[in-house]
Amino acid sequence: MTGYSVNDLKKSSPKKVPTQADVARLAGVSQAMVSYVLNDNSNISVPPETRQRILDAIEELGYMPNKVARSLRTRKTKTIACVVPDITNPFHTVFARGIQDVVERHGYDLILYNTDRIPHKERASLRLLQQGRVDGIIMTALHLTAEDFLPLLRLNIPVVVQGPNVMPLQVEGFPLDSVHVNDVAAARAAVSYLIERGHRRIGLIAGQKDTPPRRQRELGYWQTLAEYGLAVDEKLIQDGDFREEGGYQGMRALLALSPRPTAVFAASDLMAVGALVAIKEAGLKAPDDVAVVGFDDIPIAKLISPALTTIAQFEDKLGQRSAEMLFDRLNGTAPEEGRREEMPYQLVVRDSA
Amino acid sequence: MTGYSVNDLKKSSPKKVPTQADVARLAGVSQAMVSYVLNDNSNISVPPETRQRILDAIEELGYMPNKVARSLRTRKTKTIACVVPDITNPFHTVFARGIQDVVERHGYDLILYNTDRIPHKERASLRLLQQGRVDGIIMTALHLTAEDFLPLLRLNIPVVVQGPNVMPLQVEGFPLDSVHVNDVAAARAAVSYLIERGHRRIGLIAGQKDTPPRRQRELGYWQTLAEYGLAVDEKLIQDGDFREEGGYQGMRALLALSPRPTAVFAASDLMAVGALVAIKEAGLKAPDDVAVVGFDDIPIAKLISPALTTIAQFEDKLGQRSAEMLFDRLNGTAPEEGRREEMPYQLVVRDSA
DNA sequence: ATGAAAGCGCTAACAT
DNA sequence: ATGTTAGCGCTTTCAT
Repeated sequence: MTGYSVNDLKKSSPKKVPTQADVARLAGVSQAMVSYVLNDNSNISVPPETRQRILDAIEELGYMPNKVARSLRTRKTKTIACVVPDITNPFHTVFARGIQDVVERHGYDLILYNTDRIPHKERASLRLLQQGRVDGIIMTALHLTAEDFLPLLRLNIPVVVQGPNVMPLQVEGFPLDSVHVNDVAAARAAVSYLIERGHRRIGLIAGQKDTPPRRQRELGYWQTLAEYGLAVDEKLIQDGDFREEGGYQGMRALLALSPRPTAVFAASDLMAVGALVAIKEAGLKAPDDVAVVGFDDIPIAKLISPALTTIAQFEDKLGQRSAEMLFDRLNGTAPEEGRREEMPYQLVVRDSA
Repeated sequence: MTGYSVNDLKKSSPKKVPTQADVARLAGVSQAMVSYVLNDNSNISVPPETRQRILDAIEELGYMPNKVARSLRTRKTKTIACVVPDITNPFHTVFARGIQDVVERHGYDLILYNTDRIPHKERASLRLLQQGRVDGIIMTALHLTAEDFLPLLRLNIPVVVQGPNVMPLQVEGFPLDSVHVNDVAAARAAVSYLIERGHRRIGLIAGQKDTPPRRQRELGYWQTLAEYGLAVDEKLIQDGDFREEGGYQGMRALLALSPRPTAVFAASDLMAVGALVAIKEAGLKAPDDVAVVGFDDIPIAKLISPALTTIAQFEDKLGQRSAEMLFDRLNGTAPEEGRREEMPYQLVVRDSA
């Protein structure tokens, strides 16, 4: 790291990147020695004096080991991939942030992929990750089934899935781990709460069609209404995209009904936020005119007004736990069969319902 | 991709990953041929019949090229790194999303690093990226100077920096590109607006100390007050961390003053949101008791209540443009000297001021 | 049109 | 204690 300067840069034609061989030459040792001190190989004892010569040479040349070459040789990349549907959704970034904590602690790198909730991008990301660039994968998949993961697992690349597994992701003896909260139960908690508060006409803004969280949370909605002997009016069920816009549109549609619902369960906080905007825009008030319960408890939930009553998922914990499960597999300390861990949720009552 | 099944997985011991050599053997050709068809090498014409045999073999084995080996050989990774201070801040994720758009269009992968705004993590990420794993870097740096980027640039790894460069990031002849908005001018627009609306006692929630955006925005604040002949009361200047919590604490401190400010400029929307919470908690109303202007125009800015008056930065455009500048360099179509592009900002007036 | 062979930078088994 | 050597899987001359 000595004496870099701008002039340095200007003159020097594209500098050759120093390699281990260069270091070895300068230090007057064999290339293997350099590798030994670099990796603190405990089988080999390098005398302190030689070691220092090598370290000096490394310093002088500004040598950095080439990770690509190292990975090719060791067949380990020390890198984990996290694949999420939407990097601009706080739920997913907080999840990723939780993963980062434990990945860093293990000395691994984390790389992030974004699939935009698009089926072919989900598949494409998996194909990419088959190319030997990561040691393991943590994925929030919306459109995949067990078969999609088989190629990876055959290559011994462990995968942890985040989310409800209504699709046959887990099969007997399938070494695929997952973390999830019980979406059905969580949705029931949300809807029960509304019913207990006296609401009888409850809308649902359900989230993107044909995705597991959507299905599970809608199922919870149906179950709860049935349980309380309430009829389901399908007009009260709106799609959505899990994002603000979907919640806004869904709420507008619900408000156009007559009679309109007195309460709404939105299957994500982002949609709940959009719904609150629509309510305000219509000159109405939450929770007085329409009560709203969300899902996720993202950071802004407590900050908006009215503060959002919602189902907390503890996404940072979800991320941490999924990473731990992944490292269990990488370290060979996981049971052969896939584990399916259920994580806690919690109804957080604030002001919107 | 034929006939994967769970049983398949269970029996088969850790399957050997098929290589080009395996494909070649099965197709009865030399390994080079496989590489030719894989890369559509135009100098070489492979007869359709041979080509098909190879494709069949690839299919049958489920062969995927090993990206690590390919990178080692070609010295290209087809991967771009984006380094951001805080992956849970919408400003940065929308920025990253903009980058992803153009990176994908170029057939590259994007990997994301998170530095938590910590100096040593910023430096560490750069060191990581010196290890030959990416072809280029787009970074939002809070604590780095030109010297930090020299090793990368010497290795011919192009870097685009996002943000105001009060630090000597750009030097004559230094091939480092950057995009930024004029933070000083933007801050002046925000503060002028408040003054024009009659405010005379204006607080500043300034953001993390010793960072360029903080300094620039604070400078704009000072300049504007001076311009209007208003004295600066340093007690009206609060630090913050660019996050909700910092804005909340900053606002509480400001509200404890007497007389308290009638308006506040928060150097990020996240802090503005926190400030609004503090205002509400104190039983006050924005904008009547305290007006608030934010900075960034993140997606929730328009959704909270009161909707946030703020400075829009168009972070998706920032991301796209920085990626384009990077590819200019990768394609050799960039001027030798670093470009320093200023992007537009805009005062967006909503309800909070 | 196809094949043989070198080598990208590194690690690890083996030899000295 | 240190050196020699053989690849990891791929692309790319250069021969044939």
